[in-house]
Amino acid sequence: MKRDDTRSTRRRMAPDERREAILDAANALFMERGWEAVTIADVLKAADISKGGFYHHFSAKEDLLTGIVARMTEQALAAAQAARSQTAGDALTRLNAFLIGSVRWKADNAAELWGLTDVLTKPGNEILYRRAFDAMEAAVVPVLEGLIADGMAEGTFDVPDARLAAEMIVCLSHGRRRILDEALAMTVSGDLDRANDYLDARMRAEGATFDRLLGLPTGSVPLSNPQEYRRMLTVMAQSHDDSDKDNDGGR
Amino acid sequence: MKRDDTRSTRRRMAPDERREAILDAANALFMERGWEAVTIADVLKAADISKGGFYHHFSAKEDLLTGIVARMTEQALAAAQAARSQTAGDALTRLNAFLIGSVRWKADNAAELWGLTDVLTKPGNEILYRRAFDAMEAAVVPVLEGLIADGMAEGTFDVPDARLAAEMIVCLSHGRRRILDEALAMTVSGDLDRANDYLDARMRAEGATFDRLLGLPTGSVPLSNPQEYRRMLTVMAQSHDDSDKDNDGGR
DNA sequence: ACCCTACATACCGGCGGTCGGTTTGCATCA
DNA sequence: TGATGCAAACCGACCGCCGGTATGTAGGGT
Repeated sequence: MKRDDTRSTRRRMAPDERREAILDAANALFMERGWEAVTIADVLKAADISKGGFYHHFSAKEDLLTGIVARMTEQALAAAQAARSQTAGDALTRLNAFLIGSVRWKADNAAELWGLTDVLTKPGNEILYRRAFDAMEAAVVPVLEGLIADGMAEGTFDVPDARLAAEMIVCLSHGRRRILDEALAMTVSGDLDRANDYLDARMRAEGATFDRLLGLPTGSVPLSNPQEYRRMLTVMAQSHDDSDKDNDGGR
Repeated sequence: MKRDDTRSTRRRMAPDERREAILDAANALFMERGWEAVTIADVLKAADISKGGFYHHFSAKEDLLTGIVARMTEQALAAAQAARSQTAGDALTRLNAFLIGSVRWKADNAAELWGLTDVLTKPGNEILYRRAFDAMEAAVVPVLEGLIADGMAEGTFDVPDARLAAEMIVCLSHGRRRILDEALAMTVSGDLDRANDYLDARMRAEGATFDRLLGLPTGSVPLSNPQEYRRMLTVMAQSHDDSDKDNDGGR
């Protein structure tokens, strides 16, 4: 069987390189259209590789997921580790640094992050969402747990169960999505001030909840940060408008 | 086109009746094998109906999910409403009644409930899991939120944000699954006492967390209940052994 | 007698995945 | 340096099956 002469210029690549290239293409497609809507054929086209080539590197479509999530986890873990070892001081200081660091990071990457969760919460993407969140949680919970355990050892925190407290802190971000949704709706309809107040109120409530959870005096974990939120909401609203303009449906 | 004479005896049924029958069959299959592993053809066989018949009542496979989740939600909502209106007294009393009622209910239905979450957390069932949990949350959160708002009004509770507190309480049940898993492992390996202690410790910690969350003195929400947990673990271990014996894999 | 609708069957496009074959870089020789 | 062998990267036709549709039929209510 002769190879077609009209073949596009296709390099032979090192396994790792090819794997990454395929993963990149797949990742982009999934983010754009969602897990179920993207077929292997789509990935093949985007990565410019044949079916045989693809299945030489990946055992199944699910394998793409594993790879993508693994990369995400690495990133998240690295970020978390960096944040942990960055600041010195007592446990509360370090926790606050960790939290405001994560808020700042989210504000900096608001556009992509919002696009990500937007895709992840679309119907048909439950698998992606679940895996990504599980990975994130698995990366963050130990860091927080360690931080809290430190705080208990040095007497800063007073907590019934470090693991439980860590899980609850992470768990708060679940519900935050809805609040962010509502705040974004207010923003795009022009009422940025109200959106900002709404978000800030939620974050203040979260901060107060943290205080109680960790056995600290009220105000120890200040999560209020209106300027940062304002910046984040503006960026999100901007990217929202952008994605509204090219809603062709893809394919 | 003539109808096959060797047709099995098939009644013509009222739409609702048929819908329920299909839903029943599908539900059983999904619980047994998981969402992705069950094909429409399987459902057709189990419900003894043709493809045309099926698609007369349901528009797609996803529609089965919607139906099943709707039924679950109805049940959950009814149970929650019943629990809410059952007891009188101040908010704390009612909250405690609600919580121990739900524990008792879970202990009573431990076997089925465990089988359910076991299926729901299997890979390939993320969609089912997500929808079921969302529905459960949507049913329970408002009840808790109302309860907490009542408590704030009458001065029993002191909480930054009722909605947030309600979400956190529900959120705790996420992580409980893992603890239950570990406790079950201890139980089946013979160490029921240790498993019971482990579970009870977690529940005490959860109770203490509730106290803080709601601004109550420690010990106000006592979640320790070793006898009930012992009963639950025994039943779960039993059903675990049972399901181990017939692990043919289906199909 | 009519008709609406509950139901049946044949069929379709496309999906994820397989398989036998072909190319290509590279180590190993003369 | 060039010929040779070989593993692995890569190809694309093909397969089985799944969710979904099109079209035809029967049967109870009026």
